[in-house]
Amino acid sequence: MTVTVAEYLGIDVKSGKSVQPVSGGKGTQVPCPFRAGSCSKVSKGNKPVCSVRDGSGELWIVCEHRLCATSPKDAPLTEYQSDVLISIARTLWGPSVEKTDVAVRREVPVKTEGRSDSRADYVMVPTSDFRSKDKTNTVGPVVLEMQGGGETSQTGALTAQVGKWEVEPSAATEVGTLIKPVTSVGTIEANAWRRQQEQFLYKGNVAVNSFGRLVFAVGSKLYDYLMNNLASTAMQDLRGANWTLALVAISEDDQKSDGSFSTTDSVPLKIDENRLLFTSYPKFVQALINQGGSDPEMFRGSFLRLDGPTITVG
DNA sequence: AAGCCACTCGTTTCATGTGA
DNA sequence: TCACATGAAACGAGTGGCTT
Repeated sequence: MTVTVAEYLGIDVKSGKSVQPVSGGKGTQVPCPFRAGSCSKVSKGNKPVCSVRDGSGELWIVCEHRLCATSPKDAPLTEYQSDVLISIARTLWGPSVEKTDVAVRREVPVKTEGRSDSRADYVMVPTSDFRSKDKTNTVGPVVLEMQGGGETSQTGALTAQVGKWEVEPSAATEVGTLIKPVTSVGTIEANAWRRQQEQFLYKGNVAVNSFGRLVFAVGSKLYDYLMNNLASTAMQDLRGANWTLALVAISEDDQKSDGSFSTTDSVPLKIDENRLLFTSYPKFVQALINQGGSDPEMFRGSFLRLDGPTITVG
């Protein structure tokens, strides 16, 4: 298992642009290229790696702010962020949607019973502009959760290699060590997905009960991971109709096509038209529950009785 | 076949940022 | 000050290949 660094502080390391190593320990403030705020990895004393590539070259976002940050609270949306959001809005509501047609709130409290509120990344609504322009569009407000990727295993090994590159005299001109594959490091889809499942079970319920819909924008590797886990269940495609849950994959766009979003030197991303799922929330929940088939043998065969002997249960 | 080792995967714990 | 979200890192178990 191997990964390579894809972006260092927002620079695509293969773009040929010079990559400036960041110096300074914990507390150092450098701007994040994707949001109006500073790089939280650098301020924590970590390496500013925004994304990596797995052995097959597929992008895996490793920074929570890379795809579309929801903080700082009072910061304006960057152009990059509004580009991401308009792309999602067009996927949901149609290609004619403009930026004046869409409004968002960030870190929106989701009322839950029996526990303190959790927060949804975004709530996205059509503005009056859009509703008067497209009276036939029946798709309303959505709760939008964003998860570009997650973490890697063996983070320390990756950190060590980036750290080695940063102090090389040639670092400012050569990305050699920086882009060297790091063996023994892998992407951990399961962790990202496990954490999302528990959230979306109640957030989805609140969204649906509030006449809204739930949208998950996920990185392509995450999308593939969860579709594999749900493969046995045929889910009908309700695009353009009465869907209440959408999965929208975001993948790399080498072609830099019209719909792609990026900052000046970052890896361009786009909505992956081949990885979209529009279904109903209850059906999706059912598909999650159905993970794992039946196994009657589980309750038959050799057992250990509590007073010692091995017995056979039939 | 048994033991050893490297590697991977998933879990747990810890730390930090953030906002209520 | 508290709780949530989530990344970092350590930990533990399973697996498969290699050697003896």
